[in-house]
Amino acid sequence: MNYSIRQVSEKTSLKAHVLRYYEREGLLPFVNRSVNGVRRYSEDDLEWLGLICCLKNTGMSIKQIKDFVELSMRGGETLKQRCDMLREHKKNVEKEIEEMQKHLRKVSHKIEYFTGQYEKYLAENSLGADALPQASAARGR
Amino acid sequence: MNYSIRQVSEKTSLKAHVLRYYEREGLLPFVNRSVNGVRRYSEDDLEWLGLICCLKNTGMSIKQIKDFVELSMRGGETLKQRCDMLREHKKNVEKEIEEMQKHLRKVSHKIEYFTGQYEKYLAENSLGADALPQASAARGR
DNA sequence: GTAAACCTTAACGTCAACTTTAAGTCAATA
DNA sequence: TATTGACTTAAAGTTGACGTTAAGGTTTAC
Repeated sequence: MNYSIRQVSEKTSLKAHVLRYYEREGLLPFVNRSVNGVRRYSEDDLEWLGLICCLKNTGMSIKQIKDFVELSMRGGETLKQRCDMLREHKKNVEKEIEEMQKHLRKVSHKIEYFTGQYEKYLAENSLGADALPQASAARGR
Repeated sequence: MNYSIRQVSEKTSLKAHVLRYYEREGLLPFVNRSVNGVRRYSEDDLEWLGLICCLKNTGMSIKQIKDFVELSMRGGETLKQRCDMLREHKKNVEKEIEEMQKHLRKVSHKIEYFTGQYEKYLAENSLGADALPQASAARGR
């Protein structure tokens, strides 16, 4: 059983031209063709694409994925290197997530601050409607 | 007390040309200049820049930050809108982090799989060193 | 048998977020 | 006084990851 580029596009939600682009960039160097040069994707290809999407979705660049693919093409002797690469990638993503969460806490503080400012603004405007805000208040700081 | 672009660059770890770029894009529409047109950043500007970095670090685009800044310039009447915007942003980032963690679990599975493949490879090569890997094994699948 | 609906490649376009370059102003120093 | 170094602007270049278009080949429905 094999699939046309359209079918793979639907399965993976990657546009056909993106699949061709990935192939050109060396991410899929083993897709078979029919006599007329039409791409025919195997089940194996789909699984492989799954791993590629996995790496893409966690922010690995096309170039890095290409390096990974090239290692894979060299066979079992590169298995350790590939494991290391994935573990390194995982570590980086985890660190990135932690950073993100740290920054998000700061955003949360800002939200609290702005919410307080807003309540203050409401109180001021219900007490004295003609009170003009100061320059710094106008900026919402 | 105020700061030169170089000092701000050092404080924020944003390159001087990035600070100028942000200003051009409308992220800092209130930086004062000396008689000679040299930028002089105030403490307030630094704090403002802190918020901008906060939003940038959580993945908000320059354009969105600009929208936020424009709201801020319009004063207290936009405080609610700004609160909503920040809360929405926070929600999006939290969702993004969850997605990331989901994808990362898939990467973890792949690592386990590859680690298993590697152990298998080691066992095979210590038992019969002249055993050639099959095509699928060569790809590391 | 011909038009629609597929597929192919090559090459050029786009977008965000910088980055670099070129050309100039100004203050301090050798 | 001359030059060094930090600043200024406008404009062009870069990068990554696509997206779009042009020009054409093949298969299928009518």
